[in-house]
Amino acid sequence: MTAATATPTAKAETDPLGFDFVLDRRHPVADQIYDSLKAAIVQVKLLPRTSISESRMCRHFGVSRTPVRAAILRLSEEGLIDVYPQQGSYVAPIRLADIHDGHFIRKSLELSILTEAAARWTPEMSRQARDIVARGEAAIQAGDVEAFHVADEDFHHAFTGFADRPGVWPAILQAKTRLSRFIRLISHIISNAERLPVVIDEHLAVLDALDRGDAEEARARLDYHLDKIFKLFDQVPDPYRPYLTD
Amino acid sequence: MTAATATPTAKAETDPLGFDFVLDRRHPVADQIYDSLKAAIVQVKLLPRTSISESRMCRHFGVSRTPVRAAILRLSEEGLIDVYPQQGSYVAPIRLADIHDGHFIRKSLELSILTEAAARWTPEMSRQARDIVARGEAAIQAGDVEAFHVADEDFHHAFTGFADRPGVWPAILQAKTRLSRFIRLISHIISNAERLPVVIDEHLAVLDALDRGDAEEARARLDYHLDKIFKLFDQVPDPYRPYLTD
DNA sequence: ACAAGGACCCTAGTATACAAGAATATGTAA
DNA sequence: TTACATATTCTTGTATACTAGGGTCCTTGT
Repeated sequence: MTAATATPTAKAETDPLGFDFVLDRRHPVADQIYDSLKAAIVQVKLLPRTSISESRMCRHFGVSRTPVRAAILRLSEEGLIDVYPQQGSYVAPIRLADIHDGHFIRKSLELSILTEAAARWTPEMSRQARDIVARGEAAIQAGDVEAFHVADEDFHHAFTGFADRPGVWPAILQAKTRLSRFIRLISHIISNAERLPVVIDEHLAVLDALDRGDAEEARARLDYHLDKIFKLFDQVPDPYRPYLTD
Repeated sequence: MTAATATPTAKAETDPLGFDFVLDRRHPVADQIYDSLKAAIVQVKLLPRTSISESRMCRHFGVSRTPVRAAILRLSEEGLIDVYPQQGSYVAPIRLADIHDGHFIRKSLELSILTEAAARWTPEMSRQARDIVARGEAAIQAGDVEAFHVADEDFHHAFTGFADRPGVWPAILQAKTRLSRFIRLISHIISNAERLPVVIDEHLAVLDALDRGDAEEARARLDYHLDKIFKLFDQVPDPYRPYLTD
């Protein structure tokens, strides 16, 4: 995300916000702060309703308010931060309506993409997709949850390439981001050991159907896979309900 | 868009940019500039590849660079403005890839919405939709192209309400914005007298199918209606080609 | 004439200072 | 103790100054 390989000119002080960062003044600072904040929010390292004071962020990152404001502005448009003028900015609560809408959008787009991908499916595509699934399995074995999420995203991303619609991915990603925080929150709470391998199986089921040339079955499998998110609702313990809202 | 009814505290000087504005200092200036610029770009009053110098915009709007930058930042994320650091910012060209992607996204989402709306279709919905179509017809009679576009957008907007998915509309709108500039450019060139009434007929065809309870026919009608944009490609005269790109 | 170098002006990115509204704390009077 | 008025201190919004890089054009040297 941030340019970890570059020479850092500023380093985190003690970290009261729960996420670290490395600034590289050779690249636009606003972008790096945006990436850093977004990652922290999506991974629920910054909890919903957490105050995001511009001045505190300045001290935290060691920069002026200008790039911090630019980052917050971008995040507020994505619905990840709520800005109340003259009052404060806060990490947006995880809205159930957002989850429903994001799910609807994602499902509609991914199913459309899948249909086009199925129409031009090749063994090479199958090989690439299975490689990605294998990476996800390896991540589970290694206990690297973050790597698993990356592989999961890559899997869904790959189909936009297969369908020759790369420009559609950003729209899917935007919808998915709304769901991601909820999934990450669950991951913080519930054992991944039982949930993650199921994801792998469902991914493989889609690929198997595609390899058999059964597009309709593939659609049904993906539909089932995506709908599973709603089963997670029941698993949110009461202490975490305050992070959610209608 | 801007608060036209409020007491203006700043007014346009001579207008070299081709669009006017009224600033109301009681509301956030950045938002007003964003609205003003976006409207000018979408309506192709600001032509693609037009230079958007921050300092010129400052003088134009009579404000400092800060709110202008905020507006440009937002527009750059929507793909309406391209920012080249240390070089300049320009109204983005109308990219063919954007049109294809925007069309794909819009079609997928609107068809999904239509399916859900059809499942809960009521005479009241039909009445509301036909009222909107009537507004579009009246706009054509009055020669008010802008009012027609508003009614057209309202028509498509209404279905997200019928499907009880209001949160999906912003996503559709975002995809539609990419197409809008192309359609507006066409509107500047080609006679609307023959094209606009066809739109009305196609809208009514969708409603007729829904009233008959034929959801599949309604989907086919909407699909046909949305695909029509590609027929406009052939109608772009050569002198306007420079505004388009791959 | 032509090429290399430099001064200058343009651009966007960043830092800092100021303004205005909202919440809270505090002090005072009943 | 309670109610109200006020002052302080937060917050974000805006204005201005400064930095650094890119482009142009003019000058200068060959």
